[in-house]
Amino acid sequence: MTTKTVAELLSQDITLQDVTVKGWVRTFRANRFIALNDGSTINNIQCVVDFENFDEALLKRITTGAAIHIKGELVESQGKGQSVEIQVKELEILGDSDAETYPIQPKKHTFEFLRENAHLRTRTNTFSAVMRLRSSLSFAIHKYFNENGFYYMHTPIITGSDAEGAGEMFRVSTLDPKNPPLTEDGDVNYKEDFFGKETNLTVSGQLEAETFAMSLGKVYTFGPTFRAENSNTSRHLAEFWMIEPEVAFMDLAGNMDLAEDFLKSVLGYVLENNDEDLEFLDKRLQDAEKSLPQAERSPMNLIDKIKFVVDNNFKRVSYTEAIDILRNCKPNKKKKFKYLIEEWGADLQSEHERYLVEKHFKCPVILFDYPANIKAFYMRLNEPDNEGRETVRAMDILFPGIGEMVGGSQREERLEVLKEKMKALDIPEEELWWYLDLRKYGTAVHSGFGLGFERLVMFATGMGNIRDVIPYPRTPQNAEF
RNA sequence: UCCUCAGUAGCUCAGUUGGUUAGAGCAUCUGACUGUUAAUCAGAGGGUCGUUGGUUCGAGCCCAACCUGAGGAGCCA
Repeated sequence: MTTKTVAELLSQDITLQDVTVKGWVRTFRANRFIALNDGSTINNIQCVVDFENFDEALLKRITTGAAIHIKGELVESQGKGQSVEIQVKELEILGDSDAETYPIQPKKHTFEFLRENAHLRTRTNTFSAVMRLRSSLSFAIHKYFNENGFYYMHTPIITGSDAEGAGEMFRVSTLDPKNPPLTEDGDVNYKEDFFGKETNLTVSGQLEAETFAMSLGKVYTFGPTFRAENSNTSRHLAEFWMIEPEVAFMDLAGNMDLAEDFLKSVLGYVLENNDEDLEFLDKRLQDAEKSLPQAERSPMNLIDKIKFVVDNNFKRVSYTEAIDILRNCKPNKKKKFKYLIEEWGADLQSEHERYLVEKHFKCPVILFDYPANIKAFYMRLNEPDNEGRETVRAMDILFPGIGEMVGGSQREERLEVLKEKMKALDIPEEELWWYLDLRKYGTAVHSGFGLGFERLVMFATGMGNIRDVIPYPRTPQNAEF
């Protein structure tokens, strides 16, 4: 008799057959009912023990968290909470769980407490559902790109260029920190380091992805990236996973189409394939919001919110239009914004993005054509407008509650323009000689975007803190596990 | 990094203008009960009040510094 998963047993309609199942005890009620979970589904299977027929010492060992092996008969349940249950014939304790010290009690815990017990938090309904959704979303991402003719590219994690311009980096070195070799000037001599130069953990695979786009056409990366920023927010991690497609011969409009289609596709996938987990998370969120004042509750529940994104077009607004809307909006005129919008050229703050997405448009918004001087060097420069203002072909996709979900651009393909930009920003050409080569030999229009995977998981699960959608979060002052 | 709030039993929290022996629910343990659904009933054990220093006859409570966490901001994905 092969062992079946709880998911298999619950999906089967065949009762009155002998089954065997292994899992962890969630609760043991009335010395008779074991709620057993093995991670295959959010649902538990109820295992009924006739305690009269079992040794009392054995029953004492059926504690929350214990791993057990059950053989019995799958029968229709006499109780109300479930349709089938297992009438237990044999019961073996595979691994005891000391009830006095096991931290996961059958009660509500705060997410902060569970974060400190991250190695056990996936024994809870919420975190097992979140991690199953995370897995499912990962698969949906690969599926989408695979079905659309993209190649999956592995960009290096250790990088020799520090000109990616996306934030502070973690240094990678094998030098003795107490006694590093020095140059004549007294600086650390990285020529003696493992790679013979300064190296860091990557902050983005984009530049390398561009090299593959300019040969393989359509590529994407999906891997870990690292930022040594001292960011202490519910939306930032020092180690996070990023998805970065890069496509040759595609302009900014095509880039927006791709990003929108991609998001709708992967969210549509989990709606179809993770309905039970989503329903659980939906209920969890509604319960959690019951304690909030009416004004702070979400206008839509989780599943409706995901459906809304899948079914509706994202609103596309140029930076210039957005500034007009913001300049004339109530909070700006009544000086409710912390940073008032006065001039074209101002960078948009979180409060402005939130207003546009959550108050004005009430749907995902794609902002494009940003002022050139607030964006990265590699973005394609537009012709100046009739007022002489310079913009670049950048786009950000803003989601309600999450903020920036996607950041992308058409890349500058003109060698001379790119060189000028780098010069203005003091980026040495020697550093990115290979990147410039792409513009020297067979240059072409190309575009791509970056999407923080954990932000997507947050949106799809309704979790409010990014530390709760990654197995072992790395944040300033925290690298436990 | 900045602003605000918090840290009291294993967990979630209460603790009055500073005053004797710091409380509750859940969890745990013991017993009872046994078709339960966060089972129920009775009883018991469980505390260096984040750390260090200070004020005071006396500090969980007041002051200072530090540590940790949360929310928001900045940076960004």
